[in-house]
Amino acid sequence: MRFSRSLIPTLKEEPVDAQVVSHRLMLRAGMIRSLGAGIYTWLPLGLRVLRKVEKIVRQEMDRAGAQEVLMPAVQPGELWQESGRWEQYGKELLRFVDRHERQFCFGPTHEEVIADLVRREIRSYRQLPANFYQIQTKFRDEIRPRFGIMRGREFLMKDAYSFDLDVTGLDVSYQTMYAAYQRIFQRCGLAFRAVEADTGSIGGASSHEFHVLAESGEDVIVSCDQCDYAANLEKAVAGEGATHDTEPLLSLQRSATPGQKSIEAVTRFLNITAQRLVKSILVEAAGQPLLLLLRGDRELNLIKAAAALGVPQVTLPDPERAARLANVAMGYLGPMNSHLPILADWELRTARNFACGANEEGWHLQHVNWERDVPTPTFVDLRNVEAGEPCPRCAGGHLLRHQGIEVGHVFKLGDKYSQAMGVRVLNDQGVEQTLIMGCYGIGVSRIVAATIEQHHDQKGILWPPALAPFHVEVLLLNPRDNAEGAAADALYQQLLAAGIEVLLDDRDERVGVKFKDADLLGCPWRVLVGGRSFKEGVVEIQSRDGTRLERVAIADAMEHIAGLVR
RNA sequence: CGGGGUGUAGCGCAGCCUGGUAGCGCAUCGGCUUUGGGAGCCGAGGGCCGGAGGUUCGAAUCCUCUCGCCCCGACCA
Repeated sequence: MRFSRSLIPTLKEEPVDAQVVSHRLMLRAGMIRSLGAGIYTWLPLGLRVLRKVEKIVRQEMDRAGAQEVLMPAVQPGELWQESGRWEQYGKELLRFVDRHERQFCFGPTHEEVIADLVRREIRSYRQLPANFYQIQTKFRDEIRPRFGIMRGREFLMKDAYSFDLDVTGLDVSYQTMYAAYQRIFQRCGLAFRAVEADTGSIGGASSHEFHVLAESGEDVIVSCDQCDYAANLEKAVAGEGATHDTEPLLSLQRSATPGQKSIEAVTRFLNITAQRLVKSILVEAAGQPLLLLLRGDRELNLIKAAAALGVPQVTLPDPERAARLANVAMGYLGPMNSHLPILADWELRTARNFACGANEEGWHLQHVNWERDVPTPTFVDLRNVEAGEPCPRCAGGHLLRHQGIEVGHVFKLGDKYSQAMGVRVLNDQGVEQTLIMGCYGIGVSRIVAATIEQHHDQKGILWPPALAPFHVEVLLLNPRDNAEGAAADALYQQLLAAGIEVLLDDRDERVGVKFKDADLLGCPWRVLVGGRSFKEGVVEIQSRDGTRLERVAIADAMEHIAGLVR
């Protein structure tokens, strides 16, 4: 491609609205332009990268035995009513009506459509197992789109759906996809981690997420420094920590704590550690208020709470509402003599002589003990794990926390959709049997952004070779010099003929501009044709990461570059 | 959806308080010079000041309403 004939609108200035590196660099490198909140046009350079990701994904899905299809982006509302998700999905589902007033939505995912296809077309167990995938534009009307391509509303996704006769078959399909995902992210040149994940609203038995490790990641993932345990923070659990259950029971004490409402204030005022103080958090689950108890220094995990209570969602009411439901000022909530149902974090089962709110404004209690003072509640895991806690799987391991960008997700769905939508085949006994589904997503466009988050420096992008828009960029230093121009052009043609993807910067610009833009675009190799080296009959070949710089005779340049690129 | 901010040339911004010819930098176009890390000089084009109402002799500026975008909190590839 010739730079002078291409739309690669690079920006010298930092885009003010872009908050993360990938968004800034994608705008500056002329890869994308915004059309509205969370929707983007992919310009030629960006599209080349997107296509490379697609190609890798497609190859590995095909290799894993999945069959490519392309389903409609626009889906009838009826299908969603059948699965029950028309009501469940909420505002994220973009809905509209056609001229006949029939309901439609723009697909955020395709379980219904594929289930409908399979129930019509697959009749026999002999056609199983089957796995269908597509690479398609999805739309999710995100509450707050941000970070450019990382969290757009419209995005490109690969979604695959497996169908098996039983859960044993599903296990095999799942493992096959899991392995394919590892290959995909490896081939993209990404540092990533597969983690155990919460199954969330889609429901189902088991689930793993694939995260690209990057500081700007919105997700927190936890892993063990010794074994291969890794999980999303929403799901991660810690091993047993130290307990203090040998302490003698002290007698209950009421302490005045006027105006002391926060954990920090109360611990300072009473001169106790936050581990000693039990905090009581009022939440609502399915419209019912209840108290959750946690050690003072821990973070509540609402997803775990929802899972423990068996409700879809647990919410934190605003302070006024909470005070009204609890019948006591915020800051003084406690389990003793509370009229509310109580659920306590697992860690508190060995707590002794702890402090907590007295359910009376201006008072806390100390040396509280289970059974004697408060009926022993149910203990379940309710909190986020912290870095440094013991690993739940191995002896001696400790947990680390990292930031990650979720780029893939594999799910064992079970029969949730196949049951609701009647996806059945005849088994070898001639009996109808409901199929077991798995679903597997990859954020294709998000991979592009995540790659940049992981591979950039002050000057611009450093593409992993597999995803680079071009293998090599040839810089023609003096386009008005006929000899240099001819040499650059000849090299460009040779490279093209050798099947090497090359961008020729033949613009009538000063060298400084070309260097800056080449840094920004981030092709792995850069070749300088012209200037002082040209007079010596050589071209300079530089790696974008600055680790290699070679001078090669012009006549040998093509062969040499081909060797580097392969 | 709640809270905060912001819409003026392709991009980044000033002007608004205190109403009176719409400006600056970059980019674009033409010319000359320059040419190994975002050039210099000369000249030129480009604006329904987000939109609609209102106040006023007169509105980018004041008032009301609206729409877009961005940022902070609950979801997801």
